[in-house]
Amino acid sequence: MTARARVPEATVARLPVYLQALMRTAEQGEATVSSSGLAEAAGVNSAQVRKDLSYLGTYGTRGVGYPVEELVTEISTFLGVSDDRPVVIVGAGNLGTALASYGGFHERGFRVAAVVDADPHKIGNQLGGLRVEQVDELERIVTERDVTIAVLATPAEAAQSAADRLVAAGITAILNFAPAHLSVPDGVTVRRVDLSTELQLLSFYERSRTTDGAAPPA
Amino acid sequence: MTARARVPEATVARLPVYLQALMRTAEQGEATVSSSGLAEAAGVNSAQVRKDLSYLGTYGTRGVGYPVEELVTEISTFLGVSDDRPVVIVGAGNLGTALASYGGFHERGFRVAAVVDADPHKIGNQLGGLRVEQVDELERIVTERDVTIAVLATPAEAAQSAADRLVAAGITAILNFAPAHLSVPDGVTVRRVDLSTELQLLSFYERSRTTDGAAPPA
DNA sequence: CTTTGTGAAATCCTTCACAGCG
DNA sequence: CGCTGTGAAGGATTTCACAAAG
Repeated sequence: MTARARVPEATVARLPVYLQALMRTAEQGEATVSSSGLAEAAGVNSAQVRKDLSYLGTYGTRGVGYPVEELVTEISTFLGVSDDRPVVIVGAGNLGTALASYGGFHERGFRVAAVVDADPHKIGNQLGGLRVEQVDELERIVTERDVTIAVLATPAEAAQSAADRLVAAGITAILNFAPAHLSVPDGVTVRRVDLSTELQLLSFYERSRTTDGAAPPA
Repeated sequence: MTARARVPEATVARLPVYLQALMRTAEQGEATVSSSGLAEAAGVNSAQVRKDLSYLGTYGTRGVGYPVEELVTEISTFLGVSDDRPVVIVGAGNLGTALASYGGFHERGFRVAAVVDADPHKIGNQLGGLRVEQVDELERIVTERDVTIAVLATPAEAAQSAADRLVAAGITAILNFAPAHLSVPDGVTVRRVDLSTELQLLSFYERSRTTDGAAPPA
């Protein structure tokens, strides 16, 4: 079916992982990939791959597998990352600098449109081909460059006020690296990435491995 | 009950978030917190908070709430992050540098014990009070400083071989920032954090918000 | 009267297993 | 014969709703 009705959230969360694995597969010149091949590259079960892909309405060929290029296109389109989407980075500290200098965004569908900071001392610094701009310029930047996605890389104390500013400027999606919970109005999506949280979970699973046989997260 | 039998994985994944919210609450001088207060600070449902905490065998007081300090201690102990745990960072590029300079690990139970890199040009650089060391020193570092957790911040191409090296040196938990799936032997736990994946998911949820009413992830 | 702790219901997700197609 | 597509089974997780405790 060309159904494409409701794609479960858990499936959506795996699509970027498939996408990345497929892009590596494509680089290696493979034209098709089986569900079990993709499963191994992504670290999941092959039945899961088939079910996930079936939600997209994408068809493989029985006895053969899935066409790699086609899948890449289809997943990219579904996720909305088929064109480069501009992103603004807020905070030119260590992390903001690292993100701005990261060259890998382009092939994943994003482009750093601007880096802003509140600290006057940092304004004008060159970062990966960009000049750090005043945080007060946010509204202009967002409007002029048509940005809707922001990456928040400020200290925790500054995170909420920066988020308020972003929302006021018209941002509707925030990737939050600050270890703080953000309150935002309905209509704004926030995802959080917290390094310490990840380390704590890792630490827990490591310990429980050695003591009893607790199952790690896939 | 002081049961503490099987704590569901989904609960474990939320504990670091609670822990962080509780530490902020403690800083503000609050001695107790209600399930709904904690729920709001962590961005989840209050029934969920109660059920999660009940798995730890922790008891609140009906009509009052949970004792903040006690909860902090109990969750920290459960996660195994009550003492500072040493971590080695592999890769002194932009991201590795940012992580090494990040001052917030200490209060979350971790300490950067070493930073290593394969590039001879980077050896000796000072990073947040540490000197970048040769990747060949890994085995010695891991043994001498009793490190079991590694943060992998190399380019994707180098990730698998770095992981192999880490495993050989005795590391049993890896936080992988490289956009690649790692193959490791049983007994080694890997968690993956991929910035592009997060952006792609954010992008999807943002778009589906504006078109239909798809539910974002909490 | 407020807030916890928890069975039970409802929902969501994964895995199995196999029919059916190429 | 290999591999996809998918009902159905089995788990896991979330939410409800309320009795019981302070």
